[in-house]
Amino acid sequence: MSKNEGPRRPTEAELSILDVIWERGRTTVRQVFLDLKERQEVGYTTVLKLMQIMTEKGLLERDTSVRPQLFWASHPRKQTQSLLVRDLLDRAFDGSPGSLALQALSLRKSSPEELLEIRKLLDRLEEEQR
Amino acid sequence: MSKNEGPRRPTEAELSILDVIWERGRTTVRQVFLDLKERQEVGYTTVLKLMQIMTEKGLLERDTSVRPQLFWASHPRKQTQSLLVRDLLDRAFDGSPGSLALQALSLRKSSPEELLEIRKLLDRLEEEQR
DNA sequence: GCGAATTGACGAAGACCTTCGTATATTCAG
DNA sequence: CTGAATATACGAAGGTCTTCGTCAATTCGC
Repeated sequence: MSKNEGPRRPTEAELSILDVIWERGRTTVRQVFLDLKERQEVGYTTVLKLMQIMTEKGLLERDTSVRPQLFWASHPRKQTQSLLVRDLLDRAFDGSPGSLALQALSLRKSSPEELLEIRKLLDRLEEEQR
Repeated sequence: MSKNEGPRRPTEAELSILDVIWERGRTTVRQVFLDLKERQEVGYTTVLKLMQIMTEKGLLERDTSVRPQLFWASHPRKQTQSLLVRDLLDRAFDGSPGSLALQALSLRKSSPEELLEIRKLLDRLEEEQR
């Protein structure tokens, strides 16, 4: 029995790396480092080390047969977001999705497209409730 | 210049304590301990120590003039939730509130009241966009 | 008042997170 | 081929989070 119980919640630094990788798809340490450096102070070996640990944890996969090695995310962005939302829901919103949604929407402006999509989702949800 | 830059994000254990305190209002370490123990394995001194640290951090306030001491939350639940949502937005949703709202709503069932409230918010938001 | 129970302060251990220096391996230009 | 640049591995330091044991202070029951 190992301690593999599905994907864990990425830490803060891990998430910023995932952000780059989700954007780029298969990519190298150097590329992640370059992208990241534009937003924050960070060293090359720091990024490397993190990506190695993330690979151990199962957050990333890599191909060691090429040089430089290629890394990619084990789980798609949506799935990880879903995990994070579920987590926040349980920890701070008493499990109430509506409450979280309200907070999110009133915090910042959304695009008209998104608002429309949410409206459609609401229609579907209310339909089910009947 | 101290490092007081407004309220910080509570950690996991801190949030579970805040949950109890938001529910109860002014309360004692023992009461928090008792409530918490129903959900998770936890020791009395552990809760005490956490609450002491949280007080130092400014997450809690306390009245030391009574015995046992009384603790209460420095910030209301909504405000902390708002902080957490903003945080998640920036870290994993590229700042898009609509995207987060969609995730939350499709994850679990919401009450009809909440759905209605969201619909009203949508109306208001779309009104503004004109 | 006195012993027992409760409360509170404190230090420290162990886990994890993050960063970085250094050593080794590989690749590339010339 | 050889030196320079790049890539990879690894260990360890410093920080925070979480838990807990211990001891002192206070309160309570009788």
